[in-house]
Amino acid sequence: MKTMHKEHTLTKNQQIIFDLIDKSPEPMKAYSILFNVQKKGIKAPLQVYRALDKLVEIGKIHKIESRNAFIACHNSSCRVAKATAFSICEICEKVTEISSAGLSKYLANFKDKDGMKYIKYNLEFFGLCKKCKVK
Amino acid sequence: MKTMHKEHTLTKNQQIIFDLIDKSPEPMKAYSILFNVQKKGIKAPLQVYRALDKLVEIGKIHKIESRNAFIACHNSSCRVAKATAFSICEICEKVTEISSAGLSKYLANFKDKDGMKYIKYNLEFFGLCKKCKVK
DNA sequence: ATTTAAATTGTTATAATATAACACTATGTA
DNA sequence: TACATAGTGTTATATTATAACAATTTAAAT
Repeated sequence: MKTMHKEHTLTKNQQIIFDLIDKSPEPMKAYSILFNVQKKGIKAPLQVYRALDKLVEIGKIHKIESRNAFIACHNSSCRVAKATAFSICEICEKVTEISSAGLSKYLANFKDKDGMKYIKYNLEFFGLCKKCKVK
Repeated sequence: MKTMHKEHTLTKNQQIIFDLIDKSPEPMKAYSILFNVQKKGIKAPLQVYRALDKLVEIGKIHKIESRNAFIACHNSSCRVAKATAFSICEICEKVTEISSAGLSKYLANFKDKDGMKYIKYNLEFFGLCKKCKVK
């Protein structure tokens, strides 16, 4: 019998919602997701939020807290949503997941004055993306 | 005539709401603020949200995005809410503003691959505070 | 002092985001 | 099989936030 870590098998609702978010070029909001999956039989907000909660928990998607929106994880090393960093353009709202070894190392090792050690963080950078900067 | 930067004079509503948040030992949510200031004549959500927006804009308070809650700024160098970092206990929900010169320097200088330079960031660390860790 | 622009206020209504509660079903494992 | 755990479907409701508009206050500039 194998002792490998089991890859998380998504349930039907989770898969439908993950696929939608994963295909989206921008973060999606819960009720926009709901609207888009109603034809597939997902009719109620709770069905969406439950799937989102699980997908966040297992690290397949991340929540952009300042925007109440969800984005698929494109950081392959990111098994659990414990260390996330994003850049957000304040004009076009483009959101990109940052994967910088230096940054994650720095933050993972950061200790505050009380010596409190953190198990998780979320960082959101705001600025102007290249396109919006030149306009 | 003086050329000093003008201290932002708060309006009545802004002052009432700032005082409340400033006295609170924990972050306050908008509708809890509303409930607490109704006896002072602030009756509607919009009055609260408008004051909150302004207070955030001028850096007197910060929004804890993951909690939809507001906390007074205790970082005296923080004139504008452009660079914020918090620690959040996942059990007792205690929130503390982190003021670490090293951290803010590191983040202020962080550039991503595209060379995008950020004008603002918000960082939320999650973990267990001292009290909750020993329980 | 008077005018003007900008910011703030008060108000009603409504939009957008998220969870409670409960009965039922599927799945994995002992 | 039986038991526990996780997921589903559903209705109702709670929580967070903004739209729109008229009135008022404030700051500053004539």
